[in-house]
Amino acid sequence: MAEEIGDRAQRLLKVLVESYIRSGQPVGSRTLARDSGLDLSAATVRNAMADLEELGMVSSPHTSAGRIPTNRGYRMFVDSLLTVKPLSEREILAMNGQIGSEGTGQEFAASVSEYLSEMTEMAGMVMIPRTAKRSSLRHIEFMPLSDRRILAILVINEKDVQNTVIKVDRQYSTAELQQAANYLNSELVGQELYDVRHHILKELRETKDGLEQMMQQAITMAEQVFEQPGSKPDRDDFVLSGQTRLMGFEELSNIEKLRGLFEAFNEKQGILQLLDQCLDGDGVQIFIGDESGYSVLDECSMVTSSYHVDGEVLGILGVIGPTRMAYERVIPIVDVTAKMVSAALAQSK
Amino acid sequence: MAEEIGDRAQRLLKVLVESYIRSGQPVGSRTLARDSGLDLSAATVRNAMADLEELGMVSSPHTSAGRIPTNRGYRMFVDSLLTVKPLSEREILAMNGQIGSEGTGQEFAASVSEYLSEMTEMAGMVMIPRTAKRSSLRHIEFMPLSDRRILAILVINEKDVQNTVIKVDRQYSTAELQQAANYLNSELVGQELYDVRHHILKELRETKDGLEQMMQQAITMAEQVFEQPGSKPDRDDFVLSGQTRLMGFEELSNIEKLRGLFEAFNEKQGILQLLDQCLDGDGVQIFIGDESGYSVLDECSMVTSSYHVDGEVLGILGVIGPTRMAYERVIPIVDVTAKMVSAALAQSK
DNA sequence: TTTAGCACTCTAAGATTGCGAGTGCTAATT
DNA sequence: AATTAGCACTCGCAATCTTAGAGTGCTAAA
Repeated sequence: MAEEIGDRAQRLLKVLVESYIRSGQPVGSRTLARDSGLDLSAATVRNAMADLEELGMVSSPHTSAGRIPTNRGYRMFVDSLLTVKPLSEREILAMNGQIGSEGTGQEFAASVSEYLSEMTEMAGMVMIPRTAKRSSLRHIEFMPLSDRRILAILVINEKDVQNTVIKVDRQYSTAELQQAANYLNSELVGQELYDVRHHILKELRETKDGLEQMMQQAITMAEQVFEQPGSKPDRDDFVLSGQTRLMGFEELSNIEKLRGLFEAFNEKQGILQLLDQCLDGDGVQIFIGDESGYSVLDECSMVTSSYHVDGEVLGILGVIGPTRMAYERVIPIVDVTAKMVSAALAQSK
Repeated sequence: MAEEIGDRAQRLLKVLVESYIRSGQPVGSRTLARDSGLDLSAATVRNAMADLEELGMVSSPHTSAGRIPTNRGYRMFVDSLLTVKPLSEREILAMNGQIGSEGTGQEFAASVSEYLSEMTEMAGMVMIPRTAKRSSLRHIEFMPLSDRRILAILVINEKDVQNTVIKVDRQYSTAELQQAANYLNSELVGQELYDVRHHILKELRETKDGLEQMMQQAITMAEQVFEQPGSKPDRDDFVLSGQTRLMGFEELSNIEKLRGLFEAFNEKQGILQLLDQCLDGDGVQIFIGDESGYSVLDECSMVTSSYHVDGEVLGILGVIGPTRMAYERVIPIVDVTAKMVSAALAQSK
């Protein structure tokens, strides 16, 4: 199956994909022969195309149209044929202006996402996974609500706030809650959320024997607070911008497809799962078409990159657009943006 | 201009609109004559249609198609011709099950919005205007962030939390902020937000002469906190659900229109303004097509109603869908939902 | 291995046609 | 005076056909 692909065939595939990305039209043998710079006749090209078709790299919409790349063809293209063109000085400068580390993490993520969308004219996205280790707890506080519900407020990372409502077995007075919060603050402030969730609470519980009643209850509350958001990927840590730009693309002019896509955007779930997969790899990663196994993304590709500080992955950002996109431009944009974001975060640390 | 419309013409208009809403097809004179139950010939109907056309109530897409209602025709229909059909017992019961007053205000609004969307198969929306008087302050708290920024946390109404970041002239210690918060709490807790914003802070400031430095600064902070969200309608108090359902309608299969609509949904601004206008009127209100002067809503109508407790308007809810919608069904749904929500809120008060 | 040549296929875009639906007008009817 | 029947006419839609163009696959020659 994995037959070798000759240099010439690769060259042809490259030119074909480039041409198709530019024009959106199937590419015929004559055009290809002319544009390839290989001094071949159309007939030879035709033979080569027959081979590529057999390998599943290209296909023709019908007998007498040219060829278009298959997902597999795109894959080979981005993996080994693509020549990216780096951003110009000017563009990088412009980006520097746009991306300031103002406001809360949410706001920052939103501005980056919008930036990506604007630059690529597709949809931009930024994810801050809850598992990001780099968020340390700054303060915790409880407040009684009606009934047996308590509002827990976490301040994270000097910037972000997260509210969680938990339910408890009985009414607690403000004073009691104050006490509980004081205890937890003394134990937990300055710790990484990740550690709190996975180690510290357990340790506390194990040594609880020596503690007062109230402290034990404090631990129980804290467990609720920290467990809850971990179970379901919370929606607030994902920002998507410029979805409507996707409506402009011909390959998505099919209302049914579009609807599926937008429903997926609303759910977020599925897309988040995909992005989770990107957390491991580093550098720019690309999903082409339904490689993801996620059928609504049929005609779409995602280009993503993680961003990090001190070697720790903090999140994923990227864009989503039609499979037929200008990869050689989109890839550096995503790449550089990720680096800029990393730098901005490192600085504001 | 305002010629009288005879009883018969009204009847015909009514049947025409009903028929068009059902079928989506222009209605011809023969059909109309048959369905009207008026024992008229097609020719007579034709004359009547010519009159209605002159009055701007109907129009024909082309010479030899039937007539379709204009926006003005729809307007007359919903204003004086419509016979609503009340919901069945069963449907009301089902609604009761669906609408619980669980969770925060946000969550509640979201569930209502989704309910509306499901019932009508269009998009549902719920708005909680910031000016709602019925929200009383339960607690205020300050927390230092980096730089000179302070996080203010408001707990409102036993249920909702709102975070605001304010900027101050210098660094404050936790103890100082504690003090400021204590003071503000003693003065403000239990008051209505509306009053705080419009009266109380002013009064405090006027009597400030006798106060310590710190208290004065506390007031300044509070002013920032309470003013900020009032200036721009905050986005968090508006929930829209089921937008994608709108993609199913033929009249919105035009990608351009759809895109405009979804962009409007993302901005929210424009729609919020529209909804603001509904705050005054009571009962069910209807915007037809571009009556709103908002061109992206060209082919859409909004059906809204306010909900209230103790005679105070708390917010607006409603649906948005194609102008050609089943008003006789949608109107009671929106109406009853608003009443149920009012009841649920009154109860959980 | 490459190329020229050729028959063949398929689509997209126009042109042509007929049908059905519905109109407006006029003259007859009530 | 209002209503109706009758009729010529208009228009859109769908079906059918045609044509031009693009591109292919195959074969045989270079």
